[in-house]
Amino acid sequence: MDYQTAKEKFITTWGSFGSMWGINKAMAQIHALLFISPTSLSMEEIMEELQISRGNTSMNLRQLMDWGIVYKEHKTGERKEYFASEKDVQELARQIAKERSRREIKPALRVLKEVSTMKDDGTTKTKELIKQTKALHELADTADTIMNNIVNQDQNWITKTLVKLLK
Amino acid sequence: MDYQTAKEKFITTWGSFGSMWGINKAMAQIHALLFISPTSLSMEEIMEELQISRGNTSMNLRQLMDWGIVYKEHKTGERKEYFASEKDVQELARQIAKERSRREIKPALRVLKEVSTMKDDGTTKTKELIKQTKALHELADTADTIMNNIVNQDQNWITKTLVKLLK
DNA sequence: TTAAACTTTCAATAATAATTGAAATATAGA
DNA sequence: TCTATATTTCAATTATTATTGAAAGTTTAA
Repeated sequence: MDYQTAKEKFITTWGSFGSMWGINKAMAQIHALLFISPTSLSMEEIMEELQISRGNTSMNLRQLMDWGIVYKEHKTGERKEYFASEKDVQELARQIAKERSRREIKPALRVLKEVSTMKDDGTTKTKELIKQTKALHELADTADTIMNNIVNQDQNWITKTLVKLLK
Repeated sequence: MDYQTAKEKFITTWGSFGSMWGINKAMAQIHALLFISPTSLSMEEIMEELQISRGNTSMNLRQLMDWGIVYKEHKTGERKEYFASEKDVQELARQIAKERSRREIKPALRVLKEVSTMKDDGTTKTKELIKQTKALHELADTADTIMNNIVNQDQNWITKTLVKLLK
């Protein structure tokens, strides 16, 4: 497989993989492109490479920066802005886990808490609602805790330990 | 908060939570409804409760059954089919993790493997592509392993241990 | 075997989400 | 300040995905 083919394969795959997780194709592809690029790229270069419009590029770069996984770089003597991805996968995972927790898990936990602590009126259906939402809250809370902690381990010794333990 | 409000809140929240994860609203809402229902429900009842069409209900029930988290039930002396959700959250998590791994993670791993083992032509960009996809493959593989194992623990002792260890 | 009760399928339609492109805005150097 | 260069915004458009509903298919019991 030559470079061009491999690169396109990775970018395309990453793009459709993103869609499965509620991330739009352009955003995922821009990230993929920057992730494997040895140098930072200008907006022009990104547009050209992925064949997408200026507006699209600008909006999705912003989102990637909001997620904290893409950074702006200024080259001295250059007017243009350049963009680079977080290259360390450990840090990438940490950042994504953190943001997903903040944006998605935490709000869901709040609702589960609210519903599961409603007043029990004694009916079967209320009891079931409370029981099930409580169980779900507990599970989600545990999963969130584990995820964030694993991903935040300093030198990921725990990950290595776990893998050995579980494999 | 009264039963009706709490129920609607849960179903609505679960619905939009689903959308964030590439699961359509109707599918997530049907699951939510069955998950908190003390009894199994017929298609009519689901349609009525969620105000969705017969076709939509049928298709999404099928998908939920494909995911292995909703089951058909036959009541004796009844012509209609009834549907019930997996009620045990541990089993629910196990099933979802298993399916996501099979449908999403594994195919992505295959591509990452393929790209990261391409022939190194010595150029900087090829080296970077190989290095980054290799790192991503390793991370995703580890995450997948940990996830599946944790969720598959017999009595979830390890989860409890981990929570204590990490909290 | 027939017919009623029920479920599935799928082309058409509706709803939602992504993308474009040009105008508005910002910025840095002359 | 002025101008050229670069970026952002956002209404309009296009693409994608979900939903409907009626026809076709299936099942069961008389």
